[in-house]
This record gives sequence, C-alpha cells and structure tokens, in this order.
Amino acid sequence: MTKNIRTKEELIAIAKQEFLEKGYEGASLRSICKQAGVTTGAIYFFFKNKDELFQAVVGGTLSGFMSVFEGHIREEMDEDFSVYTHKQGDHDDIAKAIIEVLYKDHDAAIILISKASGSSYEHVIDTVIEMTERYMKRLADKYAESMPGKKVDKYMLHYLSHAMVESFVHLIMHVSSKSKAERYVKKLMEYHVEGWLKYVLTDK
Amino acid sequence: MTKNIRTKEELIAIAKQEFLEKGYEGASLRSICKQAGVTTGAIYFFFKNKDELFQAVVGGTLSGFMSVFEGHIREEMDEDFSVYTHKQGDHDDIAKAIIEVLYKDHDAAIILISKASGSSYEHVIDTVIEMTERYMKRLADKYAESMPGKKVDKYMLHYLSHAMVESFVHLIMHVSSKSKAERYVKKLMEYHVEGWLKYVLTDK
Amino acid sequence: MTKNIRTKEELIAIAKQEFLEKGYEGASLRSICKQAGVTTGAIYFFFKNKDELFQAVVGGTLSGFMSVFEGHIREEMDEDFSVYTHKQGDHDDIAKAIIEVLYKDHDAAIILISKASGSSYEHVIDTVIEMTERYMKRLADKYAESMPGKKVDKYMLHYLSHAMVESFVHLIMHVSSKSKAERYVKKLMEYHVEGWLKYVLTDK
Amino acid sequence: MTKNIRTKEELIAIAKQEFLEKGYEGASLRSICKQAGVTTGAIYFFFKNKDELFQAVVGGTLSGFMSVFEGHIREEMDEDFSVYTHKQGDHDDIAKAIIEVLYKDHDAAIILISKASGSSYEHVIDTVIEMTERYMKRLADKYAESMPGKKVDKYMLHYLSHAMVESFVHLIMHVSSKSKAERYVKKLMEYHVEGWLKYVLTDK
DNA sequence: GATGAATGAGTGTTCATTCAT
DNA sequence: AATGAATGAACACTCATTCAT
Repeated sequence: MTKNIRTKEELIAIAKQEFLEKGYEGASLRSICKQAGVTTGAIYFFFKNKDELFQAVVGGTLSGFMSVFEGHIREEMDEDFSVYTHKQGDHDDIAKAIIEVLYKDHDAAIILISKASGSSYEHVIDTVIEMTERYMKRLADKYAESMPGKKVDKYMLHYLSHAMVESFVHLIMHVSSKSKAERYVKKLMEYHVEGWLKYVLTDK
Repeated sequence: MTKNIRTKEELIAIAKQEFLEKGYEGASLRSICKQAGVTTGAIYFFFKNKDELFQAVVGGTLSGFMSVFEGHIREEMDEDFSVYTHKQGDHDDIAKAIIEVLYKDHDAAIILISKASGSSYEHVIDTVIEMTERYMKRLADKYAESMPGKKVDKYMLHYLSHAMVESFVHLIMHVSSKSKAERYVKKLMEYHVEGWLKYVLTDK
Repeated sequence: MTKNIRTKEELIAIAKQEFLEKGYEGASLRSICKQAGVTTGAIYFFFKNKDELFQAVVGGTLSGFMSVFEGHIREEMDEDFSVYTHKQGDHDDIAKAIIEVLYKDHDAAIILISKASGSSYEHVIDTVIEMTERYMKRLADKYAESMPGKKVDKYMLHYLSHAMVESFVHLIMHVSSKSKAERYVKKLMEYHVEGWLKYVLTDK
Repeated sequence: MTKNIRTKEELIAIAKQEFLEKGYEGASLRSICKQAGVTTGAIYFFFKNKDELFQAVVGGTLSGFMSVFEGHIREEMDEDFSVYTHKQGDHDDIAKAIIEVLYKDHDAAIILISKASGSSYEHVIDTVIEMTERYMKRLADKYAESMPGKKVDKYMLHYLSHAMVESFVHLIMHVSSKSKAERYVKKLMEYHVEGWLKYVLTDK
C-alpha cells in the first residue's frame, strides 16, 4: 500500500530527471527502471507506455496551465467588454497566475516546453500560440472596428502572439526564481502591449 | 571525378530533405542512402559520420550567416563609435544582409534553426543569442555611461537579445517569401530598438 | 461462495471470446482479466495456468464428445458383430450424436478445432483421427477376412479416417445452423461410406 | 561474393527448420541468427522483416504452385469446352503437376500449409479453396445447364472443393515419398470426381 | 569510388507467472 | 476471494558505424 505508491512516484521522479536531461525521445525506460531499482516490465504496471509516463510527469502542469489560460480567455470573452476597460492590471493578473502555475513544478514546465519532441505533447506550445492568436485576433478586430482609420496587420498579430508566449518560455527557461519571474513578467507584458497597440493596429 | 561529386551532392540534397522532415536524430542514414541509390557504407566515403553530413547540409548557411553577423559586429566595434551615430538605417542594413544569407537556402536555415537537436549544431541559436547579448551589453554600457541616471537592466538585455534573434527565427519559420521577410524585418527591428531604449536602459 | 463462482464463470466466458478471436497463444491473460474487471493475479486463484483456463473453456465439450465417440466404438466392438449388420442408420445415429454434442457449445467446438495451437489440446484432432483409424482398421480387417480377394489399402484407410473427421470439422467451421448440419452430415457420411467400401477395400 | 550468398542461404535454410518446428509466430529471429553464427541485426540486411524471411522460405513453392494451378484453370476456361470432353486424364495431369511442384521442396510445402499462422500467407489455403470453388461452380453450372432435372447443391460444392484441396494437404502432410503421393493422388481425384457427380449435381 | 556484409548495442513493449498481503 | 506489485525473459526491429574487397 505504501510501497507501491512510493515506487510509482519514484518512477515519475526519476523519469522527470531523465526527460529533463535527455528529452522524451532520448530518455530510456530501461535506464529509468534501473535507477528506480525495478525491472523494465515494472513500468508497464503503472503506465500504459512511454507517452503515458511522460504525461504523468508533465500532465498536471499542462492541465493546470490550460485551466488558468482558458479560464481567463472565456471570462474576458463573456463580459460584453468595452475596449477601454482593459488596463494593465488585467494583463498582470493573468500573467501572475500563469507564472504561479508554471513555477509550481519548474522542471515539468521546462520539460513540457523544450523536451517534449516525439511525445503526444510535442506541439503544445504551437497550440498555445494558436489559441493566443485567435484570442488576440478577436480583440484586435473589436479595437479596429471602433477606431476608424486603423486596420489589423496579420503578420504582426501572429508575431506578437508568438512573442508573448515566448516571453513566458523565456522566463521559465532562464529565470529560476519565481519572484524574479513575477517582477519581469510585468515589464514583458507592458512591452508587448505597447507593441500590440502600435504594430498590430496600423494605419490603413 | 565528376560522378563522385554528383553522388556527394545528391547525398547532401536528399539528406537535406530527410533532416527537414525528421530532424537530425530522426533522420536515418540508411534511408538517405537508399533514396540516393547507394549502399549504406557509401556515405562514409564522403563524410566521417552523421554529424559531418549534417554540417555539409547546413554548414554553408551557418558560416555565411556568421561572417555577416561577426563582420557587422567587428565593424561597429572597430569604429570609435559615438553613441549618437546609430540610426535606424544601420539596423536595417545588417537585418537585410542576414535575411539575404538565410533565404539563400531557406531549407538549410530551417534545419539549422529547428532540426539540429542531437547534432553538434544543436546550440547554434543559443550561441548567436549570447553573441548578440555580449555585443548589446557593450553597446548598452556605452549608452549608460554617457547618460547619467540610467542603468542597464540585465535580464531585459538578455530577453531582448533573445527576442531579436527569435524575430529572425520567426520570419524564417513562418514567412516563405523573402520580399515579405524583408518588409517585416524592418518593423521587427524598429519594435525591438524601441524596447531596447525603454526597457534595457532604465532609470537608476 | 456465490460471488467467486460468478467471477470464475465470467472469466471463462470472456476467455472463450478471447480464444475464439486470437487463438490460445494469441490470447492474453491480462486482457481477459481486464475485461472481467479483475486483476491479473486473480486468474491464478481459479486456474493453475493458462492451459487450465483453456481446459475450463473447452474441456466440457471435449469430454462430451469423447464419451459419445468412445461409447459408440466400445459398443460396436462389444457386440460380436457381423459384418452385415451395419446399416446406414448406425452411422446416422453416431453422427447425429456428435453433431448434438458439438453444437451444444458451438464456440467451444470451434476453439477446440482451430484455436488450440500451443495448448495441451493442440493435437486433439489428430488423436481423434487416430482413434477413428484404429477403429476402422479393425472394421476393415473383419470385412476383408470375410471377403476373399479383397485387401485393405492402408493409405486410403488413413485418408478416409481423416476425411471423415474433417467432415465434422468442416460442418462446425462453415455451418452455423445445427439443423442444416444434421441434414448435411447424412450426405457426408453416405459419401464416405461409399468411398470406404470402394477405395479402402480393394482387389488383391 | 561467395560468403554473403552462403550466409543468406544458410539463414534461409535454418529459418526453414525453425519455421517447421515452431511455426511462423513461434520462430525466433534471435535463435535463427544464433544458429547461423551471425548477430541479430544481420538478418535485416537480407530481409526487410520476419515476414519477408518467411516468404524467402516458402515464396518459391507458393508461386510455383500458383502458376501451375492458375495456368490449368485459365486453360480450361479458354477452350470453348464441352462438358463431355472432361476425362479422368485431365484431372490426373493437373494433380501430377501439383504434386510435382509441392514435392520439389517438401518442407516448404508443409510450412506453407500448416505453419504460416501469423504471417502474410496464413490464409493461403483458404484462398486456394475459394479459387477451386469458383472454378467448380462454373463447371457445375455448365453441367447443370445441359442436364435438365439437375441442380447444384451449394454446400456440397463448397465441401468438395474443400475436400479436394485437403486431399493434397493430406498427402503432403502424411506421405513423404513423392512416388507414393503420385500413386494415391489418382485415387483421391477419382473418388472426389465421383462424389462431385453424385452429391454436387443433385436431382431437382 | 563505392559495395556488400555484418556488428553490437540499443529501443519500447508484451508476456505468463509469482506472491505477500 | 482476490489485489497490487513486480519479475525476468523474450520479442521484432532499428541504428550508426566498420571494413575487407
């Protein structure tokens, strides 16, 4: 009862280390099992396959992120929002929440972001960028509607969605301290919002 | 003499396709040779190993880029440059030159940027970012020196070096037309220079 | 006491389906247990091993068949039988009885016949053929004894024993309706008895 | 040049023995390679996978059989054949040709017939039975057409196609001497042709 | 200038079975 | 009456690399 759970969790902990060092494809189940002191087959009692082990390592972090992210988007979409109601504070809140969820298990976040190639999560970042872009497109269209003489630059919209997501990626990959990340994420958001207003919404 | 060179070049051309589709690690020498109509061993006549084949595919693009990039940096460093001599035009020139060299062999550029994991070039982007950062650090220090009341924010310097490099990465990965890339690279540089002045050089 | 028996019977029922689909060797105890909603080890409470589970599935059908088959042979051997007492009716009776016992659990019969490879029953059909052959040999010798100028063709005796058994196999494998099988088994027996008289008992 | 071919042929020879003993699925590539004195990977230089090795063992026998079999059927179908032109001799010729081709590599024939389960050839016998049945159906319809008062019994047609094919199977599995097989195949054909006329063509 | 043959170590995965609880 | 955990051996297959010819 206690031993089993310990084995499973040790397997996950060791796998996390292995994925972190070698990436999804480079990681060896044999090596993980050996370090955990069990035989190769043992892993298949707890996980259906390599991918499921990977999900056990990063799945929590991913779903945590997704619920924060989607929750925020839905919320904003639901309010009959006026263009002018957006303030810096809104961005800060979501940004902080995302930092919170990603720094809860920093290693998992790193793996998800940069070591998932070959797994079922390998395109997770692209998906997040797409979601961001779709969300920003709707926002930009509303803005443009209410501001005659302005139009939306599609490429810059695409780039800035990308850059915004990459801001978080950069923090996670280069800033190990959560408090530092919280401090900087504000600046990064501010910077990109400025860019957004100036480069996405351009003169017709 | 002619036949062998043709074989070598076909090997490189097919390898390029394979690396593009499957990445360095995913690519199979067997498969490359089969498509080239030669036996597996043949590759070792022309290349020492898999990595050297990879270098044959992307090495030209890399060294082309490096000489443009380093050339520009050295040139700037050599002149006893005044802070005030920098204009938008300077940035545009180097940017254009980089686009030029990377779009010469677009596929190779894509491979170098996103398919090199496992090869000796897997950290090429990081190296470029570091070079950029070192260069910008010196630039920033000079600016700060001559502007009392200003200091350099290290993290933002780091981030903006990263973002600048990622601008080019984004163009190469998402814009297939060179002329479009040339158009957008201007905006991107402008955007980041603004960020640089505002977020890297902060009030003490 | 009641629950366990229910589990055992469900295990058998599901195993039957699994053996039917994948054969003895292809069947997976893991898969059977999962479908039955019990853990892998549970099977070993009821059955010593895979083979014993297989026997639990098809053993009844086999022993049912065997008692019919052997009963018939012994009976015939016991009577100081005259060659001339054999009539079509005799064959029909045994044939009907066999059809009866095999169609009682059609799936089990199919498994026994064509899905037993790897199990301890894999040569069951061969055994039945051998028994048939031994029985027919004695019959043929008696006939030949009383009919001067005739001798027994050993190979044709062998073949016809085989063909007779295969008649039943064919019915079970290709005719799902029991009544149809009853209708056709008559013709098949008739056909083989004719062959028997003509090709097994040949001129010296 | 000589060594390689020797290895490949030894691999095939040993595989033939292994398939014969353990069947397709039971055979182990490891074991085959070990017996051949090469490492496991070596097999993949000569064969794409296990199935292709199997084909190398039995493919010749199969295609030999198929060309004889199909050749015969086409030939018969091509002549504007009169029902009455069929004589015992015709059957004997094809039968002999089939025996010829199957006894050329007796082991391969045995494997093809009874050890192919799991391979791409596992349904070869069923296919041959189906071809036989289609051919016989056309024959039977022609007969029935020209003989008023007769109709074709579908099940018996099916059974006799099966039995005819199984005659050959039986010979191959139980008669090792080719000359003996040739002697008996005549009787078997005669027997089944009689059955055909009596049990397939029945009174309306 | 290449071929043809082979190595050896590695991969993820599946299996029937065991046994303490 | 069964679970939960684990074993250990086996499987087909893939890989980059080597080297005599």
